[in-house]
Amino acid sequence: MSNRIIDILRSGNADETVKIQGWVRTKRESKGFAFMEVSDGSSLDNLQVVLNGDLEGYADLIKKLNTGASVSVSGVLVSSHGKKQKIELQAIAVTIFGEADPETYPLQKKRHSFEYLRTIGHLRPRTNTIGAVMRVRNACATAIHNFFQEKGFMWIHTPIITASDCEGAGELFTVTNLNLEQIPRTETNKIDFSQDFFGRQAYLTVSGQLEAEIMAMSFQNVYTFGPTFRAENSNTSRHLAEFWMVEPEMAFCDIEGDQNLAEEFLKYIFRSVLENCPEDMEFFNERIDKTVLETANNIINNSFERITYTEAINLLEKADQKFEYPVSWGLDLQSEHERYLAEELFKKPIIVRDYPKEIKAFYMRLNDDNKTVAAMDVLAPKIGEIIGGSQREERLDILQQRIIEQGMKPEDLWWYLDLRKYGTVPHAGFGLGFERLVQFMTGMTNIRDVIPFPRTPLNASL
RNA sequence: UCCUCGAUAGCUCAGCGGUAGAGCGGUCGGCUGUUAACCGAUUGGUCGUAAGUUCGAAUCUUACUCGGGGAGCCA
Repeated sequence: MSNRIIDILRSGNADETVKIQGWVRTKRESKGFAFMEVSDGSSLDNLQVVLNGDLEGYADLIKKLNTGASVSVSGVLVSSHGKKQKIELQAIAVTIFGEADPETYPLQKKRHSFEYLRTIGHLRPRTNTIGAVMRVRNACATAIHNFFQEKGFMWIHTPIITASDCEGAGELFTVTNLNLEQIPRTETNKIDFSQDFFGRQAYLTVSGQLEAEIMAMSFQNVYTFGPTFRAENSNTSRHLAEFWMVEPEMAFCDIEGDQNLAEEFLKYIFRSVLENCPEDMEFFNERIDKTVLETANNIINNSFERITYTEAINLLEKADQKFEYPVSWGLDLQSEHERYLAEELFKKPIIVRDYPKEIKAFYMRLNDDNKTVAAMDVLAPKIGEIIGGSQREERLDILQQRIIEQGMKPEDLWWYLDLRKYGTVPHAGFGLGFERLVQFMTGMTNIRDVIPFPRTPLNASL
Protein backbone atom coordinates (compact mmCIF):
# COMPACT_ATOMS: atom_id res chain seq x y z
CA MET A 1 0.00 0.00 0.00
CA SER A 2 1.36 3.37 -0.93
CA ASN A 3 0.68 6.84 0.45
CA ARG A 4 -1.34 9.42 -1.42
CA ILE A 5 0.60 12.51 -2.27
CA ILE A 6 -2.17 14.84 -1.13
CA ASP A 7 -2.04 13.32 2.35
CA ILE A 8 1.74 13.69 2.48
CA LEU A 9 1.55 17.33 1.39
CA ARG A 10 -1.24 18.16 3.82
CA SER A 11 -0.13 16.29 6.89
CA GLY A 12 3.20 14.53 6.34
CA ASN A 13 5.93 15.00 8.93
CA ALA A 14 9.70 14.87 8.70
CA ASP A 15 11.28 11.46 9.41
CA GLU A 16 8.18 9.52 8.29
CA THR A 17 8.86 6.63 5.95
CA VAL A 18 6.54 6.66 2.95
CA LYS A 19 6.06 5.06 -0.43
CA ILE A 20 4.46 6.89 -3.31
CA GLN A 21 3.48 5.74 -6.77
CA GLY A 22 2.79 8.03 -9.69
CA TRP A 23 4.08 9.72 -12.81
CA VAL A 24 7.10 11.98 -13.22
CA ARG A 25 6.06 15.52 -14.06
CA THR A 26 9.51 17.09 -14.30
CA LYS A 27 13.11 16.46 -13.41
CA ARG A 28 15.92 18.90 -12.66
CA GLU A 29 19.41 17.55 -12.73
CA SER A 30 22.56 18.89 -11.13
CA LYS A 31 25.94 17.29 -10.80
CA GLY A 32 25.64 14.37 -8.43
CA PHE A 33 21.96 14.76 -7.53
CA ALA A 34 18.58 15.56 -9.00
CA PHE A 35 15.07 16.66 -8.15
CA MET A 36 12.00 15.19 -9.67
CA GLU A 37 8.38 16.02 -9.13
CA VAL A 38 5.89 13.20 -8.99
CA SER A 39 2.10 13.37 -9.32
CA ASP A 40 -0.38 10.64 -8.48
CA GLY A 41 -3.38 12.72 -9.48
CA SER A 42 -4.54 13.21 -5.91
CA SER A 43 -3.54 16.85 -5.78
CA LEU A 44 -2.55 19.77 -7.91
CA ASP A 45 0.82 20.07 -6.22
CA ASN A 46 3.46 17.45 -6.94
CA LEU A 47 5.70 15.87 -4.37
CA GLN A 48 9.34 16.82 -4.83
CA VAL A 49 11.62 13.82 -4.66
CA VAL A 50 15.34 14.25 -4.00
CA LEU A 51 17.56 11.74 -5.77
CA ASN A 52 21.09 11.57 -4.42
CA GLY A 53 23.98 10.36 -6.52
CA ASP A 54 24.65 7.47 -4.13
CA LEU A 55 21.25 5.86 -4.94
CA GLU A 56 21.60 2.37 -6.32
CA GLY A 57 21.72 2.54 -10.11
CA TYR A 58 21.62 6.34 -10.04
CA ALA A 59 23.14 6.92 -13.49
CA ASP A 60 20.68 4.55 -15.15
CA LEU A 61 17.69 5.84 -13.17
CA ILE A 62 18.38 9.45 -13.99
CA LYS A 63 18.37 8.68 -17.71
CA LYS A 64 15.00 6.96 -17.49
CA LEU A 65 13.16 9.26 -15.09
CA ASN A 66 11.76 11.52 -17.75
CA THR A 67 8.46 13.39 -17.84
CA GLY A 68 5.67 10.85 -18.10
CA ALA A 69 7.51 7.85 -16.66
CA SER A 70 5.70 5.84 -13.98
CA VAL A 71 7.51 5.26 -10.71
CA SER A 72 7.34 3.97 -7.22
CA VAL A 73 9.49 5.78 -4.67
CA SER A 74 10.20 4.74 -1.12
CA GLY A 75 12.00 7.07 1.20
CA VAL A 76 11.92 9.38 4.15
CA LEU A 77 10.14 12.70 4.36
CA VAL A 78 12.40 15.63 5.18
CA SER A 79 11.62 19.28 5.56
CA SER A 80 12.58 21.06 2.40
CA HIS A 81 15.26 23.72 1.99
CA GLY A 82 13.30 25.03 -0.96
CA LYS A 83 10.70 27.77 -0.80
CA LYS A 84 7.89 26.16 -2.77
CA GLN A 85 7.25 23.20 -0.56
CA LYS A 86 7.42 22.46 3.16
CA ILE A 87 8.24 18.84 2.79
CA GLU A 88 9.98 16.62 0.26
CA LEU A 89 10.85 12.98 -0.16
CA GLN A 90 14.42 11.78 0.18
CA ALA A 91 14.45 8.72 -2.06
CA ILE A 92 15.86 5.43 -0.77
CA ALA A 93 14.54 3.08 -3.44
CA VAL A 94 13.12 3.93 -6.85
CA THR A 95 11.32 1.52 -9.18
CA ILE A 96 10.45 2.48 -12.72
CA PHE A 97 7.35 0.74 -14.06
CA GLY A 98 7.28 2.29 -17.50
CA GLU A 99 9.49 4.78 -19.25
CA ALA A 100 8.25 7.63 -21.42
CA ASP A 101 10.54 8.44 -24.34
CA PRO A 102 11.12 12.21 -24.16
CA GLU A 103 11.60 12.33 -27.94
CA THR A 104 8.02 11.26 -28.53
CA TYR A 105 6.03 11.88 -25.32
CA PRO A 106 3.47 14.50 -26.36
CA LEU A 107 3.37 16.33 -23.03
CA GLN A 108 6.27 18.64 -22.39
CA LYS A 109 7.01 20.42 -19.17
CA LYS A 110 5.59 23.62 -20.53
CA ARG A 111 2.19 25.14 -21.07
CA HIS A 112 0.10 23.57 -23.82
CA SER A 113 -2.97 25.04 -25.48
CA PHE A 114 -6.30 23.40 -24.66
CA GLU A 115 -6.85 22.85 -28.38
CA TYR A 116 -3.70 20.77 -28.55
CA LEU A 117 -4.56 18.86 -25.38
CA ARG A 118 -7.89 17.90 -26.93
CA THR A 119 -5.95 16.08 -29.65
CA ILE A 120 -4.30 13.93 -26.98
CA GLY A 121 -7.31 13.16 -24.85
CA HIS A 122 -5.70 10.02 -23.43
CA LEU A 123 -2.83 12.00 -21.89
CA ARG A 124 -4.34 15.34 -21.02
CA PRO A 125 -5.65 14.22 -17.60
CA ARG A 126 -1.98 14.25 -16.60
CA THR A 127 -1.81 18.03 -16.94
CA ASN A 128 -2.28 20.52 -14.12
CA THR A 129 -5.41 22.15 -15.47
CA ILE A 130 -7.30 19.08 -16.66
CA GLY A 131 -6.28 17.30 -13.46
CA ALA A 132 -7.72 20.14 -11.37
CA VAL A 133 -10.88 20.18 -13.50
CA MET A 134 -11.43 16.47 -12.97
CA ARG A 135 -10.96 16.72 -9.22
CA VAL A 136 -13.42 19.61 -9.04
CA ARG A 137 -15.81 17.72 -11.31
CA ASN A 138 -15.66 14.78 -8.93
CA ALA A 139 -16.18 17.06 -5.93
CA CYS A 140 -19.22 18.59 -7.64
CA ALA A 141 -20.73 15.19 -8.33
CA THR A 142 -20.15 14.11 -4.73
CA ALA A 143 -21.66 17.35 -3.43
CA ILE A 144 -24.74 16.86 -5.62
CA HIS A 145 -25.39 13.41 -4.23
CA ASN A 146 -24.70 14.54 -0.68
CA PHE A 147 -27.04 17.51 -1.00
CA PHE A 148 -29.95 15.43 -2.21
CA GLN A 149 -29.31 12.45 0.02
CA GLU A 150 -29.12 14.67 3.10
CA LYS A 151 -32.50 16.07 2.10
CA GLY A 152 -34.02 12.65 1.65
CA PHE A 153 -34.23 12.70 -2.15
CA MET A 154 -34.11 9.33 -3.90
CA TRP A 155 -31.64 8.92 -6.77
CA ILE A 156 -33.53 7.63 -9.80
CA HIS A 157 -31.85 5.80 -12.65
CA THR A 158 -33.87 6.99 -15.59
CA PRO A 159 -33.44 5.10 -18.87
CA ILE A 160 -30.78 6.05 -21.37
CA ILE A 161 -32.73 4.41 -24.17
CA THR A 162 -36.20 5.80 -24.59
CA ALA A 163 -39.02 5.41 -27.06
CA SER A 164 -40.64 8.72 -26.31
CA ASP A 165 -39.66 11.30 -28.87
CA CYS A 166 -41.93 13.98 -27.48
CA GLU A 167 -39.83 15.47 -24.76
CA GLY A 168 -39.41 18.51 -26.91
CA ALA A 169 -35.76 19.11 -26.17
CA GLY A 170 -33.92 19.06 -29.46
CA GLU A 171 -32.73 16.47 -31.94
CA LEU A 172 -32.49 12.84 -30.87
CA PHE A 173 -30.02 10.10 -31.67
CA THR A 174 -31.73 6.98 -32.96
CA VAL A 175 -30.70 3.69 -31.34
CA THR A 176 -30.91 0.78 -33.77
CA ASN A 177 -29.45 -2.58 -34.60
CA LEU A 178 -31.06 -2.77 -38.02
CA ASN A 179 -28.68 -3.86 -40.76
CA LEU A 180 -27.65 -0.47 -42.08
CA GLU A 181 -26.50 -2.03 -45.37
CA GLN A 182 -30.04 -3.28 -45.98
CA ILE A 183 -32.54 -1.17 -44.11
CA PRO A 184 -36.01 -2.76 -44.12
CA ARG A 185 -38.67 -0.58 -45.69
CA THR A 186 -42.45 -0.46 -45.36
CA GLU A 187 -44.79 -0.36 -48.34
CA THR A 188 -44.64 3.42 -48.26
CA ASN A 189 -40.82 3.24 -48.33
CA LYS A 190 -40.38 4.41 -44.75
CA ILE A 191 -37.85 2.71 -42.50
CA ASP A 192 -39.60 -0.28 -40.94
CA PHE A 193 -38.77 0.08 -37.28
CA SER A 194 -41.16 -2.74 -36.39
CA GLN A 195 -38.27 -5.00 -37.38
CA ASP A 196 -35.86 -3.14 -35.11
CA PHE A 197 -34.68 -4.36 -31.71
CA PHE A 198 -37.48 -2.71 -29.73
CA GLY A 199 -40.11 -3.15 -32.43
CA ARG A 200 -40.32 0.61 -32.73
CA GLN A 201 -38.00 3.53 -33.17
CA ALA A 202 -35.93 4.18 -30.05
CA TYR A 203 -33.67 7.03 -29.07
CA LEU A 204 -31.03 8.11 -26.61
CA THR A 205 -32.65 10.16 -23.88
CA VAL A 206 -32.67 13.94 -24.08
CA SER A 207 -33.96 14.32 -20.54
CA GLY A 208 -34.95 12.18 -17.60
CA GLN A 209 -37.56 14.64 -16.42
CA LEU A 210 -40.73 12.88 -17.52
CA GLU A 211 -39.56 9.62 -15.97
CA ALA A 212 -38.49 11.49 -12.84
CA GLU A 213 -42.04 12.84 -12.60
CA ILE A 214 -43.32 9.26 -12.57
CA MET A 215 -41.07 8.41 -9.65
CA ALA A 216 -41.87 11.64 -7.79
CA MET A 217 -45.51 10.55 -7.86
CA SER A 218 -44.63 7.74 -5.50
CA PHE A 219 -41.46 8.81 -3.67
CA GLN A 220 -42.15 12.57 -3.42
CA ASN A 221 -38.64 13.88 -3.77
CA VAL A 222 -36.33 12.35 -6.34
CA TYR A 223 -33.44 13.34 -8.59
CA THR A 224 -31.74 12.01 -11.66
CA PHE A 225 -28.05 12.40 -12.36
CA GLY A 226 -26.85 10.80 -15.54
CA PRO A 227 -25.87 11.19 -19.16
CA THR A 228 -28.08 12.93 -21.69
CA PHE A 229 -27.76 13.09 -25.47
CA ARG A 230 -28.59 15.76 -28.01
CA ALA A 231 -27.98 15.35 -31.73
CA GLU A 232 -28.07 19.10 -32.32
CA ASN A 233 -25.38 20.39 -34.65
CA SER A 234 -24.23 22.84 -32.01
CA ASN A 235 -20.67 24.04 -32.34
CA THR A 236 -20.14 26.22 -29.33
CA SER A 237 -18.09 26.34 -26.17
CA ARG A 238 -21.22 25.52 -24.16
CA HIS A 239 -22.66 22.46 -25.94
CA LEU A 240 -21.91 18.75 -25.98
CA ALA A 241 -23.67 15.90 -27.78
CA GLU A 242 -23.29 13.82 -24.60
CA PHE A 243 -23.48 15.60 -21.29
CA TRP A 244 -24.59 14.95 -17.74
CA MET A 245 -27.67 16.43 -16.25
CA VAL A 246 -29.08 16.75 -12.75
CA GLU A 247 -32.86 16.86 -12.49
CA PRO A 248 -34.63 16.99 -9.14
CA GLU A 249 -38.38 16.55 -9.11
CA MET A 250 -40.53 17.31 -6.08
CA ALA A 251 -44.12 16.38 -5.42
CA PHE A 252 -46.20 18.83 -3.38
CA CYS A 253 -43.95 21.66 -4.46
CA ASP A 254 -44.66 24.91 -6.30
CA ILE A 255 -42.52 27.35 -8.25
CA GLU A 256 -41.44 29.13 -5.04
CA GLY A 257 -40.15 25.92 -3.54
CA ASP A 258 -38.46 25.12 -6.83
CA GLN A 259 -36.56 28.41 -6.80
CA ASN A 260 -35.63 27.97 -3.16
CA LEU A 261 -34.21 24.53 -3.86
CA ALA A 262 -32.24 25.72 -6.89
CA GLU A 263 -30.63 28.49 -4.89
CA GLU A 264 -29.90 26.35 -1.85
CA PHE A 265 -28.51 23.67 -4.17
CA LEU A 266 -26.02 25.95 -5.95
CA LYS A 267 -24.85 27.47 -2.67
CA TYR A 268 -24.27 24.01 -1.21
CA ILE A 269 -22.26 22.80 -4.20
CA PHE A 270 -20.01 25.85 -4.25
CA ARG A 271 -19.39 25.72 -0.52
CA SER A 272 -18.60 22.04 -0.66
CA VAL A 273 -16.15 22.35 -3.55
CA LEU A 274 -14.35 25.28 -1.93
CA GLU A 275 -13.97 23.15 1.19
CA ASN A 276 -12.76 20.04 -0.55
CA CYS A 277 -10.65 21.43 -3.40
CA PRO A 278 -9.12 24.66 -2.08
CA GLU A 279 -5.84 24.26 -3.97
CA ASP A 280 -7.54 23.51 -7.26
CA MET A 281 -9.90 26.47 -6.89
CA GLU A 282 -6.95 28.71 -6.01
CA PHE A 283 -5.25 27.47 -9.17
CA PHE A 284 -8.25 28.35 -11.35
CA ASN A 285 -8.41 31.76 -9.75
CA GLU A 286 -4.75 32.40 -10.50
CA ARG A 287 -4.34 30.84 -13.91
CA ILE A 288 -7.71 30.54 -15.61
CA ASP A 289 -10.07 33.26 -14.42
CA LYS A 290 -9.27 35.82 -11.72
CA THR A 291 -12.92 36.09 -10.69
CA VAL A 292 -13.49 32.42 -9.84
CA LEU A 293 -13.21 32.76 -6.05
CA GLU A 294 -15.05 36.07 -6.00
CA THR A 295 -17.87 34.49 -7.99
CA ALA A 296 -18.01 31.46 -5.71
CA ASN A 297 -18.19 33.63 -2.59
CA ASN A 298 -20.76 35.84 -4.25
CA ILE A 299 -22.95 32.79 -4.84
CA ILE A 300 -22.50 31.48 -1.33
CA ASN A 301 -23.05 34.74 0.52
CA ASN A 302 -25.69 36.63 -1.45
CA SER A 303 -29.26 35.76 -2.15
CA PHE A 304 -30.10 35.40 -5.81
CA GLU A 305 -32.07 38.19 -7.43
CA ARG A 306 -35.57 37.07 -8.32
CA ILE A 307 -37.59 38.81 -10.99
CA THR A 308 -40.38 37.97 -13.38
CA TYR A 309 -39.99 37.77 -17.12
CA THR A 310 -42.15 40.87 -17.45
CA GLU A 311 -39.87 42.78 -15.06
CA ALA A 312 -36.84 41.53 -17.00
CA ILE A 313 -38.30 42.91 -20.23
CA ASN A 314 -38.94 46.27 -18.55
CA LEU A 315 -35.36 46.40 -17.24
CA LEU A 316 -33.98 45.53 -20.67
CA GLU A 317 -36.11 48.20 -22.33
CA LYS A 318 -34.77 50.77 -19.87
CA ALA A 319 -31.15 49.63 -20.32
CA ASP A 320 -28.81 52.28 -21.69
CA GLN A 321 -27.30 49.72 -23.98
CA LYS A 322 -27.92 48.69 -27.56
CA PHE A 323 -28.89 45.07 -28.10
CA GLU A 324 -28.47 43.26 -31.37
CA TYR A 325 -31.75 41.43 -30.91
CA PRO A 326 -35.04 43.18 -30.15
CA VAL A 327 -36.51 43.28 -26.65
CA SER A 328 -40.26 42.89 -26.56
CA TRP A 329 -42.78 41.07 -24.37
CA GLY A 330 -43.37 37.68 -25.92
CA LEU A 331 -39.89 37.17 -27.36
CA ASP A 332 -37.41 34.89 -25.67
CA LEU A 333 -34.42 36.38 -23.89
CA GLN A 334 -31.25 36.19 -26.01
CA SER A 335 -27.78 35.38 -24.70
CA GLU A 336 -26.88 39.07 -24.71
CA HIS A 337 -29.97 39.92 -22.67
CA GLU A 338 -29.29 37.23 -20.09
CA ARG A 339 -25.70 38.35 -19.84
CA TYR A 340 -26.68 41.98 -19.40
CA LEU A 341 -29.00 41.10 -16.53
CA ALA A 342 -26.63 38.75 -14.71
CA GLU A 343 -23.28 40.41 -15.47
CA GLU A 344 -24.01 44.13 -15.80
CA LEU A 345 -27.16 44.90 -13.89
CA PHE A 346 -27.24 42.55 -10.91
CA LYS A 347 -23.71 41.13 -11.02
CA LYS A 348 -24.88 37.86 -9.49
CA PRO A 349 -27.13 34.94 -10.41
CA ILE A 350 -30.71 35.91 -11.05
CA ILE A 351 -33.83 33.82 -11.30
CA VAL A 352 -36.32 34.85 -13.96
CA ARG A 353 -39.80 33.34 -13.74
CA ASP A 354 -43.21 33.42 -15.43
CA TYR A 355 -42.33 33.31 -19.10
CA PRO A 356 -44.89 33.63 -21.92
CA LYS A 357 -46.45 30.23 -22.50
CA GLU A 358 -45.73 30.35 -26.23
CA ILE A 359 -41.96 30.13 -25.75
CA LYS A 360 -41.94 27.37 -23.13
CA ALA A 361 -42.64 23.63 -23.01
CA PHE A 362 -46.08 22.06 -22.84
CA TYR A 363 -45.61 20.59 -19.36
CA MET A 364 -45.08 23.91 -17.58
CA ARG A 365 -47.94 25.03 -15.36
CA LEU A 366 -50.24 27.71 -16.79
CA ASN A 367 -50.45 30.77 -14.51
CA ASP A 368 -53.74 32.42 -13.60
CA ASP A 369 -53.14 35.21 -16.11
CA ASN A 370 -53.50 32.60 -18.87
CA LYS A 371 -50.54 34.18 -20.64
CA THR A 372 -47.53 32.96 -18.71
CA VAL A 373 -46.30 29.66 -17.28
CA ALA A 374 -44.57 28.93 -13.99
CA ALA A 375 -41.12 28.51 -15.51
CA MET A 376 -37.92 29.67 -13.89
CA ASP A 377 -34.41 30.02 -15.28
CA VAL A 378 -31.32 30.64 -13.18
CA LEU A 379 -29.02 32.91 -15.19
CA ALA A 380 -25.38 33.00 -14.15
CA PRO A 381 -22.77 35.57 -15.13
CA LYS A 382 -20.64 34.37 -18.08
CA ILE A 383 -22.50 31.11 -18.59
CA GLY A 384 -26.06 32.26 -19.05
CA GLU A 385 -28.77 29.72 -18.35
CA ILE A 386 -27.38 27.19 -15.89
CA ILE A 387 -30.67 25.91 -14.51
CA GLY A 388 -34.04 25.71 -16.21
CA GLY A 389 -37.06 24.54 -14.28
CA SER A 390 -40.75 24.86 -13.75
CA GLN A 391 -43.78 23.90 -11.78
CA ARG A 392 -45.43 21.17 -13.83
CA GLU A 393 -49.00 21.30 -15.08
CA GLU A 394 -50.90 18.96 -12.78
CA ARG A 395 -54.42 19.67 -14.10
CA LEU A 396 -55.45 17.04 -16.60
CA ASP A 397 -57.71 19.15 -18.81
CA ILE A 398 -55.26 22.04 -19.11
CA LEU A 399 -52.35 19.72 -19.80
CA GLN A 400 -54.28 17.98 -22.58
CA GLN A 401 -55.11 21.33 -24.11
CA ARG A 402 -51.50 22.50 -23.92
CA ILE A 403 -50.29 19.32 -25.61
CA ILE A 404 -52.70 19.84 -28.48
CA GLU A 405 -51.82 23.54 -28.73
CA GLN A 406 -48.20 22.60 -29.27
CA GLY A 407 -49.08 20.21 -32.09
CA MET A 408 -48.46 17.01 -30.13
CA LYS A 409 -50.65 13.95 -29.72
CA PRO A 410 -52.07 13.30 -26.22
CA GLU A 411 -52.18 9.56 -26.91
CA ASP A 412 -48.37 9.47 -27.24
CA LEU A 413 -48.20 10.78 -23.68
CA TRP A 414 -50.93 8.57 -22.25
CA TRP A 415 -48.83 7.53 -19.27
CA TYR A 416 -47.85 11.13 -18.54
CA LEU A 417 -51.52 12.09 -18.59
CA ASP A 418 -52.36 9.12 -16.33
CA LEU A 419 -50.24 10.71 -13.63
CA ARG A 420 -52.75 13.60 -13.66
CA LYS A 421 -55.69 11.29 -13.82
CA TYR A 422 -54.78 9.24 -10.78
CA GLY A 423 -53.70 11.07 -7.67
CA THR A 424 -52.26 14.15 -9.27
CA VAL A 425 -50.36 16.64 -7.10
CA PRO A 426 -48.69 19.99 -7.66
CA HIS A 427 -45.05 19.31 -8.40
CA ALA A 428 -41.97 21.07 -9.68
CA GLY A 429 -38.40 20.46 -10.67
CA PHE A 430 -35.46 21.75 -12.63
CA GLY A 431 -32.60 20.64 -14.82
CA LEU A 432 -28.97 21.58 -14.36
CA GLY A 433 -26.31 21.02 -17.00
CA PHE A 434 -23.54 19.39 -15.00
CA GLU A 435 -20.70 20.44 -17.31
CA ARG A 436 -21.97 24.02 -17.31
CA LEU A 437 -21.84 23.95 -13.54
CA VAL A 438 -18.23 22.74 -13.67
CA GLN A 439 -17.47 25.46 -16.24
CA PHE A 440 -19.04 28.11 -14.05
CA MET A 441 -17.15 26.78 -11.02
CA THR A 442 -13.70 26.61 -12.65
CA GLY A 443 -13.87 29.48 -15.13
CA MET A 444 -12.98 27.13 -17.97
CA THR A 445 -14.23 28.74 -21.15
CA ASN A 446 -14.73 25.62 -23.27
CA ILE A 447 -17.10 22.88 -22.13
CA ARG A 448 -14.94 20.29 -23.96
CA ASP A 449 -12.29 20.81 -21.30
CA VAL A 450 -14.50 19.99 -18.30
CA ILE A 451 -15.56 16.49 -19.38
CA PRO A 452 -13.05 13.64 -19.68
CA PHE A 453 -14.16 12.50 -23.13
CA PRO A 454 -16.07 15.18 -24.99
CA ARG A 455 -18.52 14.23 -27.74
CA THR A 456 -19.32 16.98 -30.20
CA PRO A 457 -20.26 17.06 -33.88
CA LEU A 458 -17.50 15.27 -35.82
CA ASN A 459 -15.67 14.28 -32.66
CA ALA A 460 -16.07 11.05 -30.71
CA SER A 461 -12.48 9.85 -30.54
CA LEU A 462 -11.31 7.67 -27.63
C1' U B 1 -26.29 25.31 -39.46
C1' C B 2 -24.70 30.75 -40.16
C1' C B 3 -20.82 34.69 -39.54
C1' U B 4 -15.67 35.34 -38.66
C1' C B 5 -10.51 34.20 -37.90
C1' G B 6 -6.92 30.53 -38.45
C1' A B 7 -3.74 25.89 -40.13
C1' U B 8 4.42 26.93 -41.08
C1' A B 9 9.65 22.44 -36.64
C1' G B 10 7.38 18.00 -31.21
C1' C B 11 4.65 22.68 -28.86
C1' U B 12 3.58 28.26 -29.23
C1' C B 13 4.19 31.48 -33.08
C1' A B 14 6.85 35.14 -36.76
C1' G B 15 7.54 35.34 -42.05
C1' C B 16 2.58 37.40 -46.43
C1' G B 17 5.66 36.77 -54.39
C1' G B 18 12.45 35.52 -54.79
C1' U B 19 13.67 29.36 -52.37
C1' A B 20 12.47 28.49 -44.00
C1' G B 21 12.96 31.67 -38.77
C1' A B 22 12.50 32.50 -33.18
C1' G B 23 11.26 30.87 -28.29
C1' C B 24 10.26 26.57 -25.76
C1' G B 25 11.02 21.16 -26.09
C1' G B 26 14.54 17.08 -27.39
C1' U B 27 19.89 15.65 -27.51
C1' C B 28 25.10 16.43 -25.71
C1' G B 29 28.27 18.98 -22.22
C1' G B 30 28.70 22.12 -17.56
C1' C B 31 26.86 23.29 -12.50
C1' U B 32 25.77 20.38 -4.37
C1' G B 33 19.47 22.81 -3.39
C1' U B 34 16.63 23.19 -7.95
C1' U B 35 11.35 24.31 -8.61
C1' A B 36 8.65 27.62 -15.93
C1' A B 37 16.12 25.77 -12.86
C1' C B 38 20.44 28.05 -15.02
C1' C B 39 24.92 28.41 -18.78
C1' G B 40 27.06 26.61 -23.63
C1' A B 41 26.47 23.77 -28.02
C1' U B 42 23.32 21.04 -31.14
C1' U B 43 18.94 18.81 -33.47
C1' G B 44 14.88 19.88 -36.01
C1' G B 45 10.22 21.26 -41.79
C1' U B 46 6.58 17.69 -48.43
C1' C B 47 4.63 25.56 -44.79
C1' G B 48 -3.38 21.34 -43.64
C1' U B 49 -5.15 18.77 -48.65
C1' A B 50 -6.15 19.43 -53.93
C1' A B 51 -6.25 22.42 -58.08
C1' G B 52 -5.09 27.21 -60.32
C1' U B 53 -2.35 32.18 -61.35
C1' U B 54 3.06 33.21 -61.98
C1' C B 55 9.58 32.72 -64.69
C1' G B 56 9.01 31.67 -59.44
C1' A B 57 3.88 30.38 -54.21
C1' A B 58 4.45 29.30 -47.12
C1' U B 59 2.90 34.09 -49.26
C1' C B 60 -2.18 35.44 -54.43
C1' U B 61 -7.16 32.67 -56.13
C1' U B 62 -10.79 28.67 -55.59
C1' A B 63 -12.61 24.26 -53.36
C1' C B 64 -12.24 20.89 -49.45
C1' U B 65 -10.75 19.19 -44.42
C1' C B 66 -9.91 20.38 -39.50
C1' G B 67 -9.60 23.97 -35.38
C1' G B 68 -10.63 28.81 -32.50
C1' G B 69 -14.17 32.86 -31.41
C1' G B 70 -19.27 34.63 -31.95
C1' A B 71 -24.59 33.46 -33.12
C1' G B 72 -28.80 30.11 -33.38
C1' C B 73 -30.71 25.61 -30.86
C1' C B 74 -30.30 24.56 -25.72
C1' A B 75 -28.33 22.41 -20.49
